[in-house]
Amino acid sequence: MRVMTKSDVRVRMAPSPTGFFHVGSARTALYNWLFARKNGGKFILRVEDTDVVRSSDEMIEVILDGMRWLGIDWDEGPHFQSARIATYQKYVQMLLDRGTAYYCYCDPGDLERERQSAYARKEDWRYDRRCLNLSPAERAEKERQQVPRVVRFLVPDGTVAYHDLIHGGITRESKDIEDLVILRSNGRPTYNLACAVDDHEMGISHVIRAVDHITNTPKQVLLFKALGLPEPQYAHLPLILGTDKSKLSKRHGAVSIMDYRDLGYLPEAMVNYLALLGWSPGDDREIMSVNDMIASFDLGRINPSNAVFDEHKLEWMNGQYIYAMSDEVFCERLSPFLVRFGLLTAGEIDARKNWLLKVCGLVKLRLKTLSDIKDVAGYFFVDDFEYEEGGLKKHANAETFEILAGFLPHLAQAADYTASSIEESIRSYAGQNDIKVRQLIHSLRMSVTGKEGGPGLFEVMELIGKDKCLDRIRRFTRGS
RNA sequence: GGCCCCAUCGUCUAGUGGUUAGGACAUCACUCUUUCAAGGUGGAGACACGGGUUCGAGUCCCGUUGGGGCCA
Repeated sequence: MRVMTKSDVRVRMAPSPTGFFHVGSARTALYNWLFARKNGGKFILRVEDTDVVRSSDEMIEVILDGMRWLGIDWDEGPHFQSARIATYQKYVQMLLDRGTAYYCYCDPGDLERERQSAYARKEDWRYDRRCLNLSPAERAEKERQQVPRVVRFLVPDGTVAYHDLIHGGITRESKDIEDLVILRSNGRPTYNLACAVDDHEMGISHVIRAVDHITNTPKQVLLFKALGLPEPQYAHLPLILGTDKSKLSKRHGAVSIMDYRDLGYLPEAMVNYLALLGWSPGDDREIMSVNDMIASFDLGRINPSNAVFDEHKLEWMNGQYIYAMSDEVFCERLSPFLVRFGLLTAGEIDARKNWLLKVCGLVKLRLKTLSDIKDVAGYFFVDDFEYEEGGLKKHANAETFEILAGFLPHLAQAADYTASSIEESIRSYAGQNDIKVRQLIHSLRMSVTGKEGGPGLFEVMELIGKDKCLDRIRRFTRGS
């Protein structure tokens, strides 16, 4: 019998608190989470806030809320880098002691100007190690004057190589890497140092992050080697692009997970869509449950090329999820939107539950997002809806008004106002008066809902109710 | 400017040397329906280019082009 060992897979998501939860970050979180769940490992949350000046509590909350909304749970954390400054300094000191790091007294502004002017001349620029070569006297003088100093990592000669789980072998010449700053003059670590230290201290086995960090990885590998620490494995995810093929950002419109929540997307649809943006299970499945995703997830099946975020497909998928929900669940999910749009109050939602359930049953199929309810079916809830222009052209004329006016008393006599009695009323009146049924139906739909299309008219009229229907028909024929 | 990554329909993708290059979204037509939507059926639509390697290349190698990213 085999001894059960707990998985040593430990992954993390390390957002920096920018104040919103980008869909790309969400996908990174999702892939890390799927990988952890697939392998029985741990998913850790770490906040990279060493660079952030302002208090980040709310900013972190945004990310945590987004994760909760998506149903991505974490096993450890969130750990805050800002609380671990002393740890980073300890590691920096180790590098200093080993002679693989050195103090640099250069003015950051000066360096930046040198860099910019080099770029302007279309030349490359790299720090020239001038402070590494300071004489003891020069160094002593800088110290005496208390010139602000940073710590730079002394990049060793040679080639850095590592194996990326998605991209394969990545190599970089260390002559192309400048001596990076690892500790700022204010005593705070820079990204690469803090990241490497934390990945080690937190026992991270696989670093799964976006490909815009792929150029940092050789630096981190070098740091691990200089510290004599084992390196984690790496997997760099492709980027999510906007329709113009550049990295998806705020200027592309909705890019925050919470924007999509507010737009009426379902978390399960979002997760499904994001899972398939860059990864595929290897067969033709599109709609997949989270469990299916976990069962099939494989880093090796991630497509290395960047992917355009296609809102059309997301919409389609969301519609699929909406339609698959029971009326009860749909009703529950829809409720906040009804309230927000002023369609119903919370009290009315409770009081008219059965009625609302029936409305839900009729409109569910027609919504792509929950917020569509306002435009697609607002007439169930409010009287002051707009009439569609095309329909007005077809039906707002004397002939139609006459037909409707003639039908009005007939409808008023309908004994019980149910879909079937309404249908009976419409069909009999049309038959007796030599009017096409469909003509009457279309005119009625326009007058009662303001729309040219929608759910079956008889059911719609039943749910709107007799009095309101009669009022709306009168109002329409009066042209007001 | 340097370095790195990427390259199959408009978009997301399957394909791991031999396929009529498959699926999904979007799109077009038809169908169903009181209408819209959904559904069903069908159509159009891709291997960036040029060299190799090989009996044979979307698949392997090199180059070009194009796109993207990073450079406290």
